[in-house]
Order: sequence, then structure tokens, then C-alpha cells
Amino acid sequence: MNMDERKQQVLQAIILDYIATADPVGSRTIARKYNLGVSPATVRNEMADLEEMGLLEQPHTSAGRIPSQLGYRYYVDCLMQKEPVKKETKEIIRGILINRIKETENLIQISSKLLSQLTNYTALVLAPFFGKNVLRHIQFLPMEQGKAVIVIVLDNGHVEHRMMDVPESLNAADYAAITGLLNEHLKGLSLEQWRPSVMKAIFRELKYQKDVLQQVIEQIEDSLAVEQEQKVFLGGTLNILNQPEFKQIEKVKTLFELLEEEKFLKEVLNPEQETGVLVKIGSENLHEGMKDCSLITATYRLDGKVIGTIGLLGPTRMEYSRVTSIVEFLTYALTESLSK
Amino acid sequence: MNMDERKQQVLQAIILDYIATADPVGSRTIARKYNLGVSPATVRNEMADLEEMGLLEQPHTSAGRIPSQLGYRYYVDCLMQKEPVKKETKEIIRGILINRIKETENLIQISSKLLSQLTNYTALVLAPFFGKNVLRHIQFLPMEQGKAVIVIVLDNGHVEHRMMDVPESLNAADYAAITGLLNEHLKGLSLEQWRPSVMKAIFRELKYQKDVLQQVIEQIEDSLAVEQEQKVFLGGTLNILNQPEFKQIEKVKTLFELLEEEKFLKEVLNPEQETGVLVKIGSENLHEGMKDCSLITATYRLDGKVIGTIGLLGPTRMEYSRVTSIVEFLTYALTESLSK
DNA sequence: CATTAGCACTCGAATAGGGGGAGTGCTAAC
DNA sequence: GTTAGCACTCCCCCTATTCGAGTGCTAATG
Repeated sequence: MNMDERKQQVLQAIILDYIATADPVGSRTIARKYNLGVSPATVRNEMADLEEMGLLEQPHTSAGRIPSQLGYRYYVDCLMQKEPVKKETKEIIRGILINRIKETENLIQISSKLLSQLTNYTALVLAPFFGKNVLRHIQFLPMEQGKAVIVIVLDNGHVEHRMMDVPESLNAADYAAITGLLNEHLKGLSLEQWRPSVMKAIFRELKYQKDVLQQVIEQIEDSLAVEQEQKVFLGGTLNILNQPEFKQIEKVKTLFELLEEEKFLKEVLNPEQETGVLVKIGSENLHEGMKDCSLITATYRLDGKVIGTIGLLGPTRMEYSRVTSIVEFLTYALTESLSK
Repeated sequence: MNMDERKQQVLQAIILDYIATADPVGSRTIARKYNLGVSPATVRNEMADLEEMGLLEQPHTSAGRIPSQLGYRYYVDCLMQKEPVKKETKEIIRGILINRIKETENLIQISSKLLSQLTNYTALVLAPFFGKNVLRHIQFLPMEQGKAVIVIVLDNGHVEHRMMDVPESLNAADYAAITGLLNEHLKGLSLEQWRPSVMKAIFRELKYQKDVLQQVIEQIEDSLAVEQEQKVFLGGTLNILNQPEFKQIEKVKTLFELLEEEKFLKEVLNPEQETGVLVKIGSENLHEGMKDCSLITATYRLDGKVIGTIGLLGPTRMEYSRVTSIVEFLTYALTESLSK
């Protein structure tokens, strides 16, 4: 049994209708609303076929059909034509992303909000990993007694700082000396390159006052090692609550719990392919809690290298055609905005 | 009709039972479980009185009684005795807060998680306002072409940074000069004191290259002005979903929407009294969306001054006696931890 | 031979009816 | 003042019934 033209039309009609209404779709509706020029009876025959092929499901006899996971898959792969992003939408995205002079992290955060607003789904955005970025400046500063802060500035504009305990005996000259040493040895290196030998070089120069300063350097090393991690920003988590498939609190809860798990988010946004938009439907997501969800992802880049992922989460009954193109466009816009 | 001893006992019993079970409480239950030594009939009479006084309500005839908002109020004000915080709980709090060398913001965030875990309600913590803190160090650093970052370190350990556009013509000496000037004039001042005259003093010293540098200083001034704001940290928002009173998605949604509004949170956590624990029940909260919620708040301090608020949000049917003391203790612990 | 009209059938959703039971309020007795 | 007794109320839960949308099958049709 192969997919002739009409079967495709019927399948598409059912999917579109179901996406729009969330109600099982009957043969009558199809024949009437999506003028195929055939009677409900014919449509019924096609539907029976499509069900046999595993593309449709019946919640129960005498309900209409709903698309199966496979049905969505076929739709996304073969039937769907991406709805072009509205000019208006493009302008909104450009307007917000391009003209803004912001640090990357902020830009990412804004993107996630934006995406969720444009789509009414939940946006997950994986922010870039800065490990490859090069140190521009590092500064070691005294705080109140016994504490110091170390500020790290990368040349892409990312700034981090860490607090630490230090011996109270350090004086201004020590701070200056350490700052000087750190800059001298570390500047121009990426975070990834710091660890092994470089610190030893610094130790060697600390012949004088070795006992005190060595301890400080060790601490600094520790604090630099931590958390070169990627961050995930969420936008529009509450949009989930608008979906009729999440009217039972239970489901909401399990999903929200997942969304609070940083580890899960990173896993799910881990880029599987370099380019293009990837759609994962229902249990293709592996994670049990997402078996009723679809996730659309795409990567964005800086200097040609993939540095992050944009994700959009919704029910399997998702407006794929409208929304995939928005995700795609947003990655372009983001890539463009970052490259400036 | 006054509140004799027994009326109080009955009221308390009803409230305790309702808090525990979320079911309307009948006279039989009271007489049996909370051995008052009287018959259900007597209890019924008392209950009728209490209802007339507005302390109890009946969802419908022949259901049991539930506490009215006024009932809770009376309970909290007159009847309740704070359950002392368990040793174990205290140790958990101390263990986590005290031993940690962290910057304030991080500490606050941990507190909110902690509070929500200990109580199973939703924690809202208002983080300190740093406007009064004094500048320890400021650094103006070049980034890629045309961009610079300014790093501000306060003496309480708080660090902020801002990105900005600058003329490309600036050279290393300019950066050093500006950093020098900023430190010279601003060090030792609080953020609040910066604005008016100080910047002018800096301008005066910028005789050379005035046109370029003036523009930079203006930008710096702008970026310092923004966002000396307080932040709110949430913990355990999902705990709301465990409460039977929030089994309808609608309610969840309106409440979650409120919790996403920074403005709302700040308003609600705005300290109304200096010391002690404040309990706001139901519509005492004014905000429409919170009419089924209670909010327990208390302030914490640094150097004797109130610098933030801890809030705990739950249904009106809240375990006031267990939970108020935890909130209170946490403010102590936090105050203590901050003062170190 | 694909298409279609017709029709019986199925099954869930919505509606209605009917105990059952928890709890009340009242009254009268203690 | 307290309590036992009792009629009454009203929700909850269960079942039965209806209703209707939608199907699958069959036979008729072009």
C-alpha cells in the first residue's frame, strides 16, 4: 500500500486540523473543510489505510483519527512545507537582536524570551561555551579582611568573577604582584589552556614569599577551573500550561521538573547535527517525560563554529510548519548578531 | 459572644485538622480526635457560634467547617504557638549557610532553595540592595574593536560588569587613564553618591582628548546608573503543584504568572516592618491572584540595617506554626552568616 | 473499479436518577 | 450547660440512559 497523492492530502488535512483544534478529526470534517472533492466515505477508506500504515490512530472506535507519532514524522519529513517567516516577525527579531549592544549571555537570554513569545511554546537556549575564548585581562582584588575577588575578562566580552579566602597578611603590593603575574602568564591563553604547566611557571616566579602566595595561587587555580560550563536559558515555560494536553497537573509537574534540571536541558540541547533544523517527535526524545512533547532544535555559530543550540518545546501536536522556520531564522539572526 | 477557652480549642482543632487534611472538618472528628471531653453536639454548638463570629465557614450545609480567612488570622495572632525549629533543621541551615564562603547573592539563592525544601512551600527571597555599599575598585578594559567592559567591585564582595561601545581610537593609555581617574574619584563612595557632581570632577581632568573621553565617561555614567536594583530569588515554585488547592491549571497559571513578574515580587517583599515575622493571609495580600494564598515574610540584616526580605508562599491552609519559626530562624542564620 | 450513499453499530460524553453517608440544626431530655 | 436523638440537607458516587459523532461494511452507482 503506497502513499498516493490523495492519501497524502488526507493525512496532511488531518494533521493540520488536529494541530489547530486538538480534537480527533472525522472523515466528514476532512471532506468538507479541506475540499478534496471526494465524499466522507472515500476519506474513511483512506483513513483506514493510513491507520493500517501506522500514520494515524484512533483514541477509540467512533472517535475521529489523530496523527500518530509516525504520522507527524512523515508529515515533517515529506509533507510539510515550511511556512515562510512573516516579514513582520523577521523585523521584530532583527530589531531586537541586531541593534543591541549586549554581551553574549544577555543576547541569548533575550532570544529565548523572544522565541517563546513568537511561537507560544517554550524556548530553551543553550548559551555558548567560552572555554575557547582568550583571556583579555585578569585582576586580583582585595575585599574585606581575608577575602579577595578575582575578575576574569575574556576577549569576547564575557566576564566572570570568583570570591575566595586569602591570608590576611597580603598587602597591596602582593595583590599587584599577583595580578601582574597572572596577566603576564595567562593573557592570550584560552581557559582550556591554563591548567597544567602555566601555573607552574607562575609558582617559579613566586620564589619570594612563597609560603603565602603559593596558597593563593592554588586557590585561584581552583576557582578558575570550575564552571566553564554552558548555561541554558528558558523562555515561556508557562506557555506549556496553555496546551490542552497539559491540563492534568501531573504532566505539568513532571515536565517542569525536567525543565528545572540543568543536566537534562544540556543533554537535550546537545547538538546532534551541525546545520539545519532538527525535529524530535514524542518518544524520539528518549526521555520518558517528553514522550508527549516535540522538540525542535537548531544550532547557531560564531566564526563558523557551532557554539550553541536553540530549542523549542511543545506538545507533539505542534505547529511544525510555522515554527520550524522561525527557529531556523532565529539561528541566522543570532549567528549574524554574534558575529558583529 | 466571647471566645471562651473551649471555643478556642475547637477553633484550633478545626484549623489543625484542616491544615493537615484539606478536608472540611466535622463535629464528630473534633470530638473524637482532639479529646475535648465533650460530645459532638456540644462541639456543633460551638461551631455554629464560631461560624457566626466569622471564624469558620461552611462550603455547603452538611459539609464540615473550614477556617475562614479571619479564622486563620485569629489562629495566627492568638492561638498558635510557634513550633520550635527542629535541631536537625537548624543544623542543616547552619551547615549550609554558615560555613560557606560565598558572595552574598549566591548565599541568598541558596537560602531560597533551602527554605523551600525545608517547608515544601515556595520561597521568595529579596536580595540586598547594594546602593549603600562602597566602591572598592573599578576597572575599565578594552574588548574587541569598539567595545569595552567596565568592572565594578564593591567592598562587600559584589561584582558587576557592563559592556559598552567606545570609539575605536582609544588606546591602552586612555584605558589606563580612565581607570585611574575613575578609581581616584569614585573609590570609597557608594553607588548612590556617584551621580551628580563627581562625574563633573572627572570631566574637568579630561583636558586632553576631551571630545572622545567625555563621550566614554558619559556612557560609563549611564551604565552605572542602571540596575542598582534588588533581585528576587525563587525556590521551590513547583511545590505549589503539590497543594490540592492548586489542582486546577487556571489557578496555577495565574500564580505562576505573578511569580514571573519581578515587579510584583518586589512589591510583595517590600519590608513593612523591621523585625519579626509577618503573616499575610489570603486577601490581606491585596493582589487578586493571591487571595487563596498566604505569605510569611521576615527581614534579615547586615550591620543592623534591614537589607532584604525572606518570603514563604503557600495556600491559606498553611502549616503556620511549623513554618513561621523556620522563616524566623532562617533570617537569624542569614543575618549571622552575612555579618561574617 | 473506484466512489459513494446508506445503514447498523460502537463507544464516549453528557445527563439524569438514586441511594449512601457525612454532617448539620433543632428539640427535648438529662 | 450538655447531650442524645432525629429529621433533614446536600454532596458524592454509582449506574442507567440518552445522544451523537464517527466508523465500517455493503450494496448501488457511474
